Amino acid sequence: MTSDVDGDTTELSRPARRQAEIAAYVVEHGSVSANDLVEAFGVSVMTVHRDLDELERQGVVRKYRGGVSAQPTSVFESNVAYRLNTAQAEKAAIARHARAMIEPGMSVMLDDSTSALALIDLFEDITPLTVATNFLPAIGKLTQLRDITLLALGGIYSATHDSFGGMPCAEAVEALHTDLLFCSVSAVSPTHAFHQEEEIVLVKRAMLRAARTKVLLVDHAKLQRTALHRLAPLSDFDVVVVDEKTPEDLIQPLRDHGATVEVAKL
Amino acid sequence: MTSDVDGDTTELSRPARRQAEIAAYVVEHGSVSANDLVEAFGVSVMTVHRDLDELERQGVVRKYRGGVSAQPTSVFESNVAYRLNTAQAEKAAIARHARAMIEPGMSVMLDDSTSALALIDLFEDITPLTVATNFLPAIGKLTQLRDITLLALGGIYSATHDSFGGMPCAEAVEALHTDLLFCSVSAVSPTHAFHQEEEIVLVKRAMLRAARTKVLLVDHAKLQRTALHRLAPLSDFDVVVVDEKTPEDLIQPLRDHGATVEVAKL
DNA sequence: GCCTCTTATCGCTCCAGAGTGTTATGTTAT
DNA sequence: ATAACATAACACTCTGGAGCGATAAGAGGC
Repeated sequence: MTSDVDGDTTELSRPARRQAEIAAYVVEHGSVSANDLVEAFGVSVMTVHRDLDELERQGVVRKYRGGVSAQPTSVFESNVAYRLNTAQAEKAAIARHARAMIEPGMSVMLDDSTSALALIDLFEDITPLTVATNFLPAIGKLTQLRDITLLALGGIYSATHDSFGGMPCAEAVEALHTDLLFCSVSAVSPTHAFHQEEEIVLVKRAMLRAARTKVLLVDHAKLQRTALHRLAPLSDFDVVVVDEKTPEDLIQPLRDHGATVEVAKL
Repeated sequence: MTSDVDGDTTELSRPARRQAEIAAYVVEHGSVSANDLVEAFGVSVMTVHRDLDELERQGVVRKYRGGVSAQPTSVFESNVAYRLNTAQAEKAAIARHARAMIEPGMSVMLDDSTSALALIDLFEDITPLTVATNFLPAIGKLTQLRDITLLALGGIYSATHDSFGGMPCAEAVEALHTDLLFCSVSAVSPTHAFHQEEEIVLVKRAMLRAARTKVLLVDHAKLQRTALHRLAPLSDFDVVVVDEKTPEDLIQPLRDHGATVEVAKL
């Protein structure tokens, strides 16, 4: 991620992709030297260092003389560049499905998820719209659209997520009440939604309190994963949207526990 | 302004400059047709329309079938693209002067002024720093810097200013207290600072309450102008920084009324 | 219905800036 | 001191996308 604010939903620039790969490599090996990476990726030392600087800025690795070491895995998984790589087609399908829930004139809240980004690309024809978000790439996109009232949710900037968070953000959220909330999480069990990071959970919880209809966007990869912090029971969401590739035997348990699950057609 | 978030402090792209010129042209003539502009600027109809769309998005003109009409002058004067054109060298000098007031570790608040943008370019060597701002181009720049804690002040997005405002923003400001505030206004009399727009005044007033040391950045053009709303007496500011091109006989009255005026060397 | 104005779509040009390597200089361990 | 590592500075390439116009399709006035 070279942090383009009106970022492209789908494709990653070459260096960004390499940085994501390097991050994965470092996470896997725990700790490697710059020269290792030079060999593994076939680029110059200088470029490796530049990539590592960027990854360090994002909090994914820690540099020390002679190499780098990985930070807790949770950080890596939260990394925007990494997430952008994942399940793009599915996210687009989920976005199309979610779009149908929005009517002109509504107020919509979006969290700092790549699924939300995909959704914004479909806003053009549902105007006017009021949109609140704490996600910088989303803000960048929304400023370019007409007939959208953009309500930016400020807060402390996190380079890892490319979004704003912390108490200031939670307070900004609490001052609102929107018709809709679209949000995503890093893991979903049959009964609950989970996320790795405490502060993110704080903001998302605030968002859940601040919307009338709450929609959880889940691509199938999320269903087989787990994460540290329990965000909320699935019953807190009015709808859970999953993609078509989700195995039926993963969907049924959610329904058994009372969740309203909708499947987005590709 | 094609709204680049990590916008260049100094230079304007060709279309952005032309758009600013078209805006001026429209403001002067009150109301013109697309074809008039085709002749006046030597570009195709299509391009004229695209420019006008952008200007309308920014709230500077109103399109109707057959032409465009100007909006209140205040909007034009607030227009970011227009402001970026003005007094670039002076702003750089003022920024260098302001920079000397900042020590590593401080917390700094910046308003949505182009002077603030110039200041950010000098932050690299004064880290660590906590910076709060509601100005989107500033936010874009700051996210790229290391060792800066960025506190984005959210609110309702204004395409004219490319910044966030309104009550949500004022509330976000009120939750803070910073060591320093650098801000600018559109006009300065010997006794007071002025601004054209009510809502902007609201946010700036909140900022004034939320900082210990308040610095007003003024290039000399501001001293010969007036604006509708009285923002605050100059005595509310701890320092007023003006550029070297400011005539002495404009500075003296400020001092006579008790302001601490410092002159930035080019 | 006709004419005028507006918008959509496509393709062309062109250039700023991303991306990278090389070489030179700085820094830190031992 | 010296070798290994890190950064700074510079120069080169190359592409992605901004910017613009021509043409065609669409919308609105009269």
